[in-house]
Amino acid sequence: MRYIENPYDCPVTRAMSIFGGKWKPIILNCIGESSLRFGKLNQLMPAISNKVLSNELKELETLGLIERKEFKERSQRVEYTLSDSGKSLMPVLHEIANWGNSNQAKKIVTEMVK
Amino acid sequence: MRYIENPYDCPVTRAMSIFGGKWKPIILNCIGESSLRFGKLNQLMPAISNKVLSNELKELETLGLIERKEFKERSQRVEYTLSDSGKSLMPVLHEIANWGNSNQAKKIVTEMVK
DNA sequence: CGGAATCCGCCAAGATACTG
DNA sequence: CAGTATCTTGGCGGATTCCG
Repeated sequence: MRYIENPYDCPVTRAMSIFGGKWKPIILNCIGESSLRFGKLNQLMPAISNKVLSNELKELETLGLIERKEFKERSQRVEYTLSDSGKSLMPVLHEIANWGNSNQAKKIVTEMVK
Repeated sequence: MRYIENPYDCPVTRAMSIFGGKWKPIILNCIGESSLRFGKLNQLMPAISNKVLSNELKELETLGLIERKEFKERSQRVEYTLSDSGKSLMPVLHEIANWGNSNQAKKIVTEMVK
């Protein structure tokens, strides 16, 4: 290993630069196998502003991790699902969520919050 | 699910707030099963400034994910290893690195860089 | 309903220089 | 060698308002 020349030679850097950040993993995990509307996502997730959610969704779409489907009805309706690329992330997200549910993680967080 | 009241009720939020961020996963993955000195870490990792590396290591130690051992010799020597908590993260890190090595990830990154 | 457009504060992160 | 000490800055993220 020697990633100095190009940071992206590091697999973890590569992965985290794609789905890392404060909101992306949460969004991806929330969508999961289902198909969610903008408003529904907003409800399911920890507090996130419209703008940020909107931006993140756009980025995720550009990255090819999610797909946006717009239904032309009287009241505008949009649904987000994981693309195949996005689905390939599910094992990773599960592993993360799984660890997040461990007592280890819970204990550390309660210490952090103090 | 409804994490609005308390964000930390979301397992992914919990996990990422612990080992997420730009550098923490990379550092943890670099250390892995081995025992690394400060300078060695600096070499192995993508370019990171002294200050940031120092800060991150301190935080990781506070979180209880790594252990710092100082050897009193003529030239000062410090080694960092994963604690048991830190080791419990290895499957997660492996999954992340693994995905980072996938063609999916590599392709996305090359698109991003453009 | 699902955003877009502004405006803005703040702090993570970097550059650089220095030290026990 | 393994860090501090300072100073500086980009851009992430939030609040609010407006729109088709």
